[in-house]
Amino acid sequence: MRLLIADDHDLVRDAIAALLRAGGCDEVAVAGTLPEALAAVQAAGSFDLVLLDYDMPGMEGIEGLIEMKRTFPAQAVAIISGVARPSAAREALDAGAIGFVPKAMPARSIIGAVTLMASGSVFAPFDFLKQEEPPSQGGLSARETEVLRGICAGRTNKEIAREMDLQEVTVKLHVRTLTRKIGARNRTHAAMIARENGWF
Amino acid sequence: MRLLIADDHDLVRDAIAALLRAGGCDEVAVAGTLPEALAAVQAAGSFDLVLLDYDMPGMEGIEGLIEMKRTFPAQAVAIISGVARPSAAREALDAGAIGFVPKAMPARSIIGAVTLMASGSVFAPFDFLKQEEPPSQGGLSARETEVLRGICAGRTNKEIAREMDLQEVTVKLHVRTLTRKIGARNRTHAAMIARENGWF
DNA sequence: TATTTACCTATCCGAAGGGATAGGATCACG
DNA sequence: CGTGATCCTATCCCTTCGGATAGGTAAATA
Repeated sequence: MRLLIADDHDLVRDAIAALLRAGGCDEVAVAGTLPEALAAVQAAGSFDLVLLDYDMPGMEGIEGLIEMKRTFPAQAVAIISGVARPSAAREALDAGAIGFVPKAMPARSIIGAVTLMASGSVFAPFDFLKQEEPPSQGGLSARETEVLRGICAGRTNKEIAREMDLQEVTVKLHVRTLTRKIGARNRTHAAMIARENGWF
Repeated sequence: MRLLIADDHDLVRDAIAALLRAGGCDEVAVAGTLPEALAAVQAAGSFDLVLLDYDMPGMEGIEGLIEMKRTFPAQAVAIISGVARPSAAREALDAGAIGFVPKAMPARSIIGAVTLMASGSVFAPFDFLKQEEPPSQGGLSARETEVLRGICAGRTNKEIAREMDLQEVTVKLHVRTLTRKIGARNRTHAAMIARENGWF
């Protein structure tokens, strides 16, 4: 079995690579960035499986996966991550990933997961995916979440209103209610809270 | 050599543990949280070295290290981290850590680093420590940095002025210049930029 | 000494944020 | 069918922010 594992932390990457080699993977190549990973696939022709870290130079979340699937549509690619939320996993699978491996997964499961994905089956821990998002965002409604996303991008109420096709007053209402809900003092504080909890 | 490695990501933790075992460590215990690590030290009496992840339930940055050193003053404790900045490493060493291991370190260096620390020598990669903070904050002055810290806490200009013993107008001046310097559209954007770069 | 840099204060202004209150529309659920 | 939740709009009001402009001090430096 021929693998490529890409993670920007040398220690973590090489440790997992060693674990896979010990588990019976014939060839485990490594990369530290998305461009390196792309070059490695180009050079090798293809791998049985490519593991991409969700937080790595060049990835920008799910964008890196999309880029790799666009460049090498037939390549089996999985995402590995320590911080991503269930929604990110679902997005990755929707974008064509063959699997999603949380770093919190037991080490003894990795060999099985990798073998499964290399053979063409989709792998994703059920108990991870079934975690719902709502509780993680303090019970914000869909609109409020959208507005909060705009706040985090540093946009003004007027700009948010334009892009959501709403009146500015409506945005202000959402801002007021959402800051109350999450216990923020103002929009800046709300943005920081959203950040700290990794909502976006 | 008897080690304890604590990291909340099972996969990473066990992979590194396997790497260390392969490197000749007789006994490598593991823990997934700070309380677990404390309990493990309590149960074992002591280890030649304890590796604590900087981002782990119960750690709160450097606080977890301080707690362990307070509970077991004689225990050699090192910090391992994937995201921490040089200043955090210096703080850790000041707080009594026997070393600081960035996860970006080459895997082949870990055995040597661990052996070194277990034998009582302080270990910290020189090229990591020597990275200076100033350039990371876009050339902000001391006052501007203080104001930015206040913004990130969600405080208003008036509140920042009070706690810094300044006039509100002065704070506004600093806000204006610092947002320009870091290329932010407004205070909220500035706070997000500071967060993304891990300035606080 | 002159210049630069960081720092502090002031006034004035328009734009944006934050809050109260009130009302209407839609949809799901009991 | 009523009730509640969510969402949208509206009008007033006051606070805060962001910016322009115009000063001043102190310390380091050329």
